[in-house]
Amino acid sequence: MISPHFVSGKPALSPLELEELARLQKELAEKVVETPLPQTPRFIAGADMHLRGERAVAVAVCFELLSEPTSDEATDFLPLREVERAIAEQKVTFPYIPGFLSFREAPVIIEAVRALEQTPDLLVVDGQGRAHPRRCGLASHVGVLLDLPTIGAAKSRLYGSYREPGPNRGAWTPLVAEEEIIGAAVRTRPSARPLIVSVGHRITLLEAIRWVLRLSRYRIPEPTRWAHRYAKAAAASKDTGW
DNA sequence: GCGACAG
DNA sequence: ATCTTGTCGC
Repeated sequence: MISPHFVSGKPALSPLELEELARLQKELAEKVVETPLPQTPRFIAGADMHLRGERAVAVAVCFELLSEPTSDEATDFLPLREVERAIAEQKVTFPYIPGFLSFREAPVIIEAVRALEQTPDLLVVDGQGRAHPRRCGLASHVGVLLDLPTIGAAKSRLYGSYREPGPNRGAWTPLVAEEEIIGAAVRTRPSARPLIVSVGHRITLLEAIRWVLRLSRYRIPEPTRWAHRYAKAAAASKDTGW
């Protein structure tokens, strides 16, 4: 006899359970603080998770900024030096449900970031921050629980609408939902799809946009680009160390 | 009822 | 995201 909550071996969530989780997201969203960074960040980290069957491997990579922005508005790429890497591994149980990604990815990602010896001044996460139906995407979820300045830099849009930004690097347009600017579509690389940038926690949208540009040589910002590469490699290899 | 839908 | 090679376009 198959329980209605188990379809093809995968646990499904009841509408009531999802409502409860949605309430939790709204509570977390109220804790998101949108204020300027206290100072130019020196240590900047990126975190990402990779799946290998049931195994979830998350990597946090911390970089040191080798030069500071020449001005507040400057968006040129700034050189970075990798200083540390941390890994975490967990068994994933929560299914992927659009709008509820954080319940699947946040636990391992948080564990990886906590494993860093050097606490970063800024964290970049591959996913939405406030650009979410309840203003609590993965980056905000992680940012609030870790209480770190965090940016959400997603490869595609989950919620809201935007006009296509101009073709040049640095061009951006606001992402709007419910009469509110919840993020921005940012051209990090000429003629490449824009990145969806939003406030995760303890940063302003304008700062988030500028930092994403300063951290991007290619379409994906270096911190998450490397976190993704390392997580993929770690998930592929048998053991946890490297 | 019909799409849309982070990773 | 994952299962997967080479290939076309900027």
